Amino acid sequence: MSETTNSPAAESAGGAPTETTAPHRYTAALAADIEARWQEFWEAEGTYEAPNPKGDLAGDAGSVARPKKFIMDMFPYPSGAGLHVGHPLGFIATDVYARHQRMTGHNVLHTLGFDAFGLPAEQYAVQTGTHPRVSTEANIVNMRRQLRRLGLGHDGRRSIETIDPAYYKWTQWIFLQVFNSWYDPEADAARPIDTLVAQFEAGDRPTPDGRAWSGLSPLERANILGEYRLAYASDAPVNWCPGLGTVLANEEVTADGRSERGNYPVFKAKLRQWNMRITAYADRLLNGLDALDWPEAIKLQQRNWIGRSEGARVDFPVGDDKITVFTTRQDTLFGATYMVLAPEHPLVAGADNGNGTGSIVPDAWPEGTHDVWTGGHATPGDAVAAYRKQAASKSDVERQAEAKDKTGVFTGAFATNPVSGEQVPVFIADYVLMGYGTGAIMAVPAHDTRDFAFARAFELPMRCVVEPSDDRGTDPSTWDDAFASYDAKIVNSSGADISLDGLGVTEAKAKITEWLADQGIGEGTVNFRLRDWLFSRQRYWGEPFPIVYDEDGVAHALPESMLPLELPEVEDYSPRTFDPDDADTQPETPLSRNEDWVNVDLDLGDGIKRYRRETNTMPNWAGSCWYEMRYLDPHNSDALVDPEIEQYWMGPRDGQPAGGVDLYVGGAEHAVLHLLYARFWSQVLHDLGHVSSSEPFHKLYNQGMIQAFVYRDSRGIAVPAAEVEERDGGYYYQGEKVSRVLGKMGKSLKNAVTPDEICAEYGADTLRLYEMAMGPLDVSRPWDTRAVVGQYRLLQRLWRNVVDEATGEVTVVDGEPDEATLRALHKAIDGVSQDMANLRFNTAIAKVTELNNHLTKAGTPVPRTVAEQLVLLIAPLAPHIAEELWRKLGHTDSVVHADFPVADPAYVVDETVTCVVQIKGKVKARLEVAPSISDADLEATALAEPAVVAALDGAGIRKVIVRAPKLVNIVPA
RNA sequence: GCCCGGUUGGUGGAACUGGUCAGACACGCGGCUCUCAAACAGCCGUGCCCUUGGGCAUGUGGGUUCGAAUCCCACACCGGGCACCA
Repeated sequence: MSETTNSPAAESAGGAPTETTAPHRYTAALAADIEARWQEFWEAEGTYEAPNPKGDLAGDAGSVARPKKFIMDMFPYPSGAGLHVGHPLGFIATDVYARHQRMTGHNVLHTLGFDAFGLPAEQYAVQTGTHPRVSTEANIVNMRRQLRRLGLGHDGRRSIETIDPAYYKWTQWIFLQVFNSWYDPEADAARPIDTLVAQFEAGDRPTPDGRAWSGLSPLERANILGEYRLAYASDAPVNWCPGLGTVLANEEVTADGRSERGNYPVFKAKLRQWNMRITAYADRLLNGLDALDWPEAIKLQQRNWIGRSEGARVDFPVGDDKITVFTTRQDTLFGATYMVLAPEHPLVAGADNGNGTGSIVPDAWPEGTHDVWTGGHATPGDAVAAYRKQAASKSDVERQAEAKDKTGVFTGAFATNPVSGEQVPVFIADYVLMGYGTGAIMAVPAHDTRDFAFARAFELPMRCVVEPSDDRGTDPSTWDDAFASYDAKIVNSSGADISLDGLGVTEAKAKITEWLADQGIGEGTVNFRLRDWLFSRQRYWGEPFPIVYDEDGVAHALPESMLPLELPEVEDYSPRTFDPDDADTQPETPLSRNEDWVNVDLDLGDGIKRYRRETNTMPNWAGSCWYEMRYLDPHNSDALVDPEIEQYWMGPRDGQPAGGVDLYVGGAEHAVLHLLYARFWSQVLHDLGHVSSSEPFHKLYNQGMIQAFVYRDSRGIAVPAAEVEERDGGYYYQGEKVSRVLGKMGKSLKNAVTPDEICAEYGADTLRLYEMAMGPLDVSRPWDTRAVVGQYRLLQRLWRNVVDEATGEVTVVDGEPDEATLRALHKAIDGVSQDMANLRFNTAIAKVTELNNHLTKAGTPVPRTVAEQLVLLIAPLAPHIAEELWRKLGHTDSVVHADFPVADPAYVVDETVTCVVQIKGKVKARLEVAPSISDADLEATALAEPAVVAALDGAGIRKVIVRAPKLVNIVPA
C-alpha cells in the first residue's frame, strides 16, 4: 500500500545544540529522553489497548460502553530500507485524531499492521539476494522501530502481518468462501455453491446441454460450476508481463499499456488463470458508493472504472450464424453500414490454427471486393489469420501508440442490418476490444468518431441518420468529423416495419429497443466496463491457493482443517522473468519447481488420492482486502472475526447504513485497486453471513503527498538535495548551477529525509507538529527541513511557560487568570476542538501557538489552570511533552485518557467587537460595540457616527445593510 | 480529447455558509535588546508601488452584488484520473 522503497535509515544527523547554561532546557536531548521514557510507559501500561466486548481482548466494561471509533491507516509495505518523512504523514494524522477522540470519551481502536506479501517485497529480496521472508521481517523490525519513535498510539496486540500463517489462513479461508459460492441473481447476493448444485440435481435448473446432472462426469460438473463460482479458473486473454514474469490485473496496467510496477510492456496472452467474478457485483459496487462518506473524486473514479452504460444488444444475421453487438446508440441502427469484430472474436477464430477458415470467413473474396479491404491477401482466410497474428503480437503500448491510425481487414462475410435489411460488410479491427461488450460493434460512421475514421480509411459508405444541429448539412461525405451529439432529431430511419424519423434520440432509443425485443432480435441491456479481477500471479511471495487438482484436472478446495496451507520454504524463489519485449513467452510459477510440495496424497473424503497443488499465488491485494476485520479479533482461531466483536466495531448504525471503519486515511492511488477489491470481498462476506457490515470503510480521507525539491545538474542527473546551496536566487551543487523542480521524495532522486534524522535533531513531537502544521492534510506540499525549527521553538516556549529551565521546577501559580487570558484560552479551546474534529490540524496548531504566544508575551507566571488546559490542548499533537508536563504539574494519571478541555461560551466571544461602517463598500468608520447589539441599535449608532455623517455629506440614504455586530454598509442615494 | 481538482506575500499556508484595511500561524529576511563576542532568548518590522497621504493587490479578462479570494462566464497555467469502452 503506501510504499516505502526509499531512503536509508540514516542515524542521527546531529546538529542539536549540545551546550546550554540551562540544564532543564527543552533540547533534542531532553526530548529524546522524555520520548523514550513515555514510550516505555505506554507500552508497559498498555495505554492504547482498546477493549473488545468479549474474547481474549475483552476489557473494562465502562470503556466498551462508550461510543466506539475505529480509526485506520492504509497499512504499509515493509519493502526497502525504511521510511522517509513523507510516509508517516497519514499515520501521524490518524494518531492525532485518535488521541482527540480518546480524550472526548470514545473507545478508540487504532493499530497498524504490515502488508508484506507481494511484488515490492519480493523484488527487494531478489535485489538484495536474501529470502523474502528474511528481508521482509527485517524490514518490518526496522519500520516498527521507526514508527515507535514517533509515539504513535497503537494497540500493539492487534497488529497483524499478512505473511503470518495465522493471518493468511483466513485469507485462504475467504478465498474458499468465494470459490464455494455463486451469484444468485434472484437474491442479488452470493449464496453457497451447494444451493446451485441442489437446483441442478433437482432439475430446477437445466444443464447447458440438457443432460441430467447425475449423468455428467465430475469434470463436466466442475466445468459447469466454474461458470458460476465467484472464484473461477478460465482461459481468457490476460495481461502478460514478461519483464515481471507474471500476469497482472487490469487495474495494475497503466493507461499506456505498461505494468504499474516496473513500467514493463504488457501483452495480451491467453492463459488459464484464476479470476474473481467482481463483475457480478458491478451494480452493487456502484450503488453502494452513495452511502459512503468518501471524497467525490474517488467515488467518481470508481464509478468511471465500473463504467455502467445503458444500451441494447442487437443481433445481425450472418448466414446461419449471427453477430451480437452491444451499442449505446441503438437509435442510429439505420446508419450502421458495416460491422467490426475484435480480432480475438470466436466467429473468426480457427482462421490461423490450421483448421481452415473461421466460421464466418468464406474461402474466397466476394465478387468486387475493394482492394483496400483485403490487406493484399489472396483469400479472406489468409487476411484474417495474418491480421489476428499481428494483433496478438502487438503490446498494449504499440496498440495505444497506433490508436489514431485505424487498421483492419475485411472478413469476406456480410451481415444483414435487421432494420434496413441491407447487406453490410464485416471487418476485424483492433479498435474493437474483445473484453468490452460483446467484442463486436455495428459501425455507424456518420455518428461515431472512431467508425468515421475507419470508414474514411477503408472507403466505406456513411449514412446520416441524426440530423446535424450545426450547419454541416446531411451529406457525411463532406464532413470533417462525425456528428455524435445526442441533442438532435432522427432522420433517414424508416424501414418496412418501423420508422424512427422525427424522434429525438431518447424516444428513438426507447422505440427501437422495444421493437427489437418484440422481434426477438435484441433487448435493452446494461454493460459495464469493469472486468473480472485476475487473481493469480506467477510469483513466490504470496499466499498459496488452497486448491488441489485431481487426475482429471478437477479443482478441489482444501477443507478448512488443512488451513493454513503454508508457503513452502524454498531456495529458489526468484520469478522466471523474460526479455520485457518478448511476447512469445510463457509464465512459470516458482512453486511448480518444487515437486515434493506440488504432488501430495490427501484424503478429501473419498480415500487417499494423489493430487497436484495449484502453484500460482494470490496477488498482493489479497491480504489487504479484509485486514480491517482482523484488527478487531486478531487471535481468533475459530473465525476470521467473532460476529459480536465485528458488530461492535463495524456494524451498521445511524448515518452508517452499511457499517464500516469510522475513518480510513491513505493515499488516493488506491481508488480503483485496494478500495474496490476490499469493498467486493466485504460484500461477499456480508452476503454469506460472516459479517454485519457490507462496506469496509465508511469514511475515507486522502492525505496529500509530501513532496520534495529535486535538483538536477546540466545532464539532468539528480544531485544530493542536502548539499545544494542557494544564492542569488539560483541553486548550486559543488559550484555548478543546478535546476530545481518539485517532485516526489525518494532515494533515487537523492532528496529523501528520514524521520530518524529529524527526531535526532529535534525530537518526535517536533516532527509530528511540523508534519501536521505544514498545511491541510489533503493537500500535497513540499518538505522544508529549515522550517521544522518553528515547531521546535513552539515546544520550547511551551516548556518555558511551565518549567524553570534552571531548576526544572514548575513555575505555574495558583489563582485566577486575567480576563484576556481566559478569553484567549477559551477561544483556543473552541477553535482547536472544531479543528481536531474536522482533521484541520494545521489551524489547530496555529491556535495553540497563539495561546502560547499570549502567555509568553504576558511575561508573568502562568496560572495553573491555564497551563493544564494548554497541555491538554496540545496532547494529541505532541503527546510526549504533554505527558511530561502533565506529570510535572502533579498528575499521576496519563494525559492520554484525560478529558479534553471544553470551551466556556462566555469567554469565546469578545467583550466588544469592532464593527466597520462602510459607505458603498468603503470603510469610513469603526465602532466598538457589544457582540449582542441589535441591528436597529447598530444602524442608529452607525448613522450617528460623526465620520459617517461627514462622509455622507448630506446625501440621502437609499439603503442600509446591517449585519450585526460586524458590519454596516450604507448605500447613498 | 474527456472528466475531476487547483492557482493567495520571498516560502508553506489563514480567511466559518460572499461581509472588518486579505495575508492568522510559521519559515525566511531586516532592525533592536541581552552578550566581551556569538549562540540561545526576547522585542519590533516585513504584500507591492509612489517616501504626507494615498494608490494597487488573491493566475488573466469580463460579469452578478451595497459588498467577491469566496458566486457565474471565458481564457491561461499547474496537478491528477480516464482514454479506440461502441
